[in-house]
Amino acid sequence: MNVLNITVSHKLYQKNPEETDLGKRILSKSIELMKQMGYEQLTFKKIATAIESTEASVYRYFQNKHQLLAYLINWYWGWLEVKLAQEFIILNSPENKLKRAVQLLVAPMDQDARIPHINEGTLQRIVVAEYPKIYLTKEVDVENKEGYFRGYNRICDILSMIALQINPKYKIPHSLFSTIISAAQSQQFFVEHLPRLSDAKAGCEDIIDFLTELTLKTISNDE
Amino acid sequence: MNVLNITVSHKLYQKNPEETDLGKRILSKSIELMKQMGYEQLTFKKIATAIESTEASVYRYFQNKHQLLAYLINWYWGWLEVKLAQEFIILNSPENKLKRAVQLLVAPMDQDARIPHINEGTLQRIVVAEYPKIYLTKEVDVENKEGYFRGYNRICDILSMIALQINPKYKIPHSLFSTIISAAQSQQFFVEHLPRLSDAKAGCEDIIDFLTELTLKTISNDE
DNA sequence: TGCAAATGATAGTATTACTATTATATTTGC
DNA sequence: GCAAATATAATAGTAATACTATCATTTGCA
Repeated sequence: MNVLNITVSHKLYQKNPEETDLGKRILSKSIELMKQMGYEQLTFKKIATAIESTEASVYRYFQNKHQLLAYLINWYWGWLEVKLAQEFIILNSPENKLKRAVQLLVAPMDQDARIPHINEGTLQRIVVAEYPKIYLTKEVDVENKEGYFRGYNRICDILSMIALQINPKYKIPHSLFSTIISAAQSQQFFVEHLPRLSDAKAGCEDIIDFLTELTLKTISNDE
Repeated sequence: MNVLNITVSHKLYQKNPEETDLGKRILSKSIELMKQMGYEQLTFKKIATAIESTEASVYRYFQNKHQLLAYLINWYWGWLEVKLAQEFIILNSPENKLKRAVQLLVAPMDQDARIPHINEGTLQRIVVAEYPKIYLTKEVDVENKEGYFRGYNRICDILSMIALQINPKYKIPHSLFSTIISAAQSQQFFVEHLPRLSDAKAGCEDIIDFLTELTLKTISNDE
């Protein structure tokens, strides 16, 4: 059983890109180009040219660039959820689960050979550099109803449940983990681009230690 | 001595908007319109029309919309720094200073009558909804050198110094406060738009309590 | 009065973000 | 193996955006 399929809400595409060869090429090249040039500079025209197809064909899969970004980011969270589930098979204590979750959020991702059209490592870099752009819009409330942020919500829920096993009295796990997950992204960005906003050295270890300590200290029920 | 002037890096404008009447009207109306329609929908044409001027005139003050946003956000941080300095006159313990800083970050802002062309409350809402957009770009490294993010850096530095008074051994105050400041913004957004990412109720009290506890618990040197 | 600076008025361009139409492959059912 | 449906390519076109350029007019001020 080698095939694994990350499913995202059908509101996140016009036509499912996972179902066709062209769709997969769009995904693959979008990831590559968005990493290279950033969200703002990317256009459907550039994607189309790069895969030797046409703008109109790309529009058949995604309504616009915003929907494409939302698709990719949700795919990332869906994939992270799968990874977490795999890891948790052999992890028994909630502390270890949270530690491993933080590592997965921050450490560079390996490519999964079963999904050749998605470069998970590159996708992770895109999430770091672009993720708030999917919700910081005037359409956030409508798109929330359509499931644009379900992936993020689910990861936040999962980690919250684990935290409650450590301390059932901790009242605000969702606030905590939305903060931790956001920080996992932004700290990676700060280390690379705005180093005065961080004390971490290059490499992910310092960030992992910071976030792990922040998490465990906050949910501990001492005092 | 009623006049107070928030100074931002001259790289953040073409021509200083604080020095002319037209410049102030641009600032005032930009804030109003950006709050209303959001960064993406705002154009210089709309600003120009609203103040009964022309697109070309707006371009004389700001190179583009991105620079305008960077100006406004830096103005906000500069103004927050002034507020902090004022408050710290009568606050003596570092704990109280940090608590008050968190309150200022999250609680709705009053309009300062000495600066009629800037609505600080509205500006604060803009920062909540738009702030990562100034650094999540491909130009971040160049713009960082030009001082686009100095306001944020300075607040982060100030809070870090205070934290070190509480616990001189705390090793990563910049990482902590860039996280806390980012969380102050994003939690406000989540409560309003993505409530599954938060446990806080409407109103700022829950967020303030969450951030205050997160801060103090993290820098305490127990264990 | 006269000069410089600021602003207004107008025009124009390249790019973007689409939409529409028609032609040509390709797959699928029968 | 053929018709029908579907997917894609090719092309064109539009409205809006993000500027740049030019020149006329107003305003402050020496």
